[in-house]
Amino acid sequence: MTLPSTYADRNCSLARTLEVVGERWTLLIIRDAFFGVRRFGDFVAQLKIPRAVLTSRLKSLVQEGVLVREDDASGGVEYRLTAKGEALWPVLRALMSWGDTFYSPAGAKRAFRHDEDGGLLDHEGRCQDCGSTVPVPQIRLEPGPGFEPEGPEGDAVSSAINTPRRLLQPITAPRPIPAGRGELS
Amino acid sequence: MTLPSTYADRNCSLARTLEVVGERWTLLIIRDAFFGVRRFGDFVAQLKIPRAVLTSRLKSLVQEGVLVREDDASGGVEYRLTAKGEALWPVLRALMSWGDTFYSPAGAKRAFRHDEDGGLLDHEGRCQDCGSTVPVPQIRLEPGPGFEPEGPEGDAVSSAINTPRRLLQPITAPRPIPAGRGELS
DNA sequence: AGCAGTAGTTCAGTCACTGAACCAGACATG
DNA sequence: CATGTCTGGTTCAGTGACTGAACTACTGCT
Repeated sequence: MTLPSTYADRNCSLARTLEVVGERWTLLIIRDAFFGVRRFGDFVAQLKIPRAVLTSRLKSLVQEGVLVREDDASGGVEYRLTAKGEALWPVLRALMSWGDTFYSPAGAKRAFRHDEDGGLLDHEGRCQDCGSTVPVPQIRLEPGPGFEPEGPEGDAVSSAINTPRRLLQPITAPRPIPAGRGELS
Repeated sequence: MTLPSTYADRNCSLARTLEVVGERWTLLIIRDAFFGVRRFGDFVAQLKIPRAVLTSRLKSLVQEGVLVREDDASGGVEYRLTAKGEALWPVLRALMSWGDTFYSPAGAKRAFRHDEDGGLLDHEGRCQDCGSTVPVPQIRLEPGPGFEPEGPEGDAVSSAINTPRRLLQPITAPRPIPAGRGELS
């Protein structure tokens, strides 16, 4: 967003935060990261974001410590949320919740559950069964009542995202597996 | 933000929400609205936003039902949050809270209290005294421990914002009062 | 060598934002 | 009525950001 970098109001943490996550695409990238997307190509496929923009956003998110970039076992590159990045979960939850409330008459497009006991989470992220605030890695994501199934052409990454699974759990798109890649022959 | 208007992922309420509040400046305008700013000129002065951009953002926020535009008693124009706009408070709180956590080592730049009983609000917006989730109009805003006072040149609108007061309470910048404007002679 | 997959870079075209100047209506004053 | 001020805008040239498509570079397989 780069409001002129010398914020008009340096007493506003909102402006400071928007410097980091307020640019176009940035929060969608972070959302995908929560949903398990880790690879450059998967972000491109899932978001249809121009590659140059993705490069730039990933770079600045890494610089800000929201993501880490690391080489994975198979020689590829992975982008993962740091603790600082995971701390953005309440932001995403609030944004999604507002959108569900005002733009999804049939109900939330995605539901979140406490994976340990199956309890639904309220919009403050609390488990309605056990009452605790559920840590991000224990949240299970699944299609909600307002979910609209897409055409049958869904790509691998999308359908992985739309299947019940825990947040942060890496999406393993069908990709040559380095160790045992011969299992299909 | 206008992601190509046909969202890559129409099942994401996040994308839908960002269509409405994701553009540059928009959330800062809404923050100011929560803090009591209502007039075109005050937004310009407080945010140092280009007037053309402000015009465009106000127009689309009104169109989306986040703000209402109405003529006030003295013939001026006022922009006010609707209920839909007030529902964005958790979003702002989450963004500010994240910024405070990671970019304000001396503590939150602004503190929020339950004006009825003086209790501090936690980052979920609950009063630590009475335990209730405090409705927006009952929240009192005041400088927090991380607040950095500005130079003495602070304009009227800023100093009003930085003085303890309730959210949504209109800022009355020193402005010719239609009835008795002669008080300075 | 040839091929495919991944993670980028480059580049022309378009669009949005910036900052400063200008405009118009309402009201007041002389 | 002419003048000035306040407010809420609009206009416009210059700059920067985003878009989409093509291209590059590195890796590993066959």
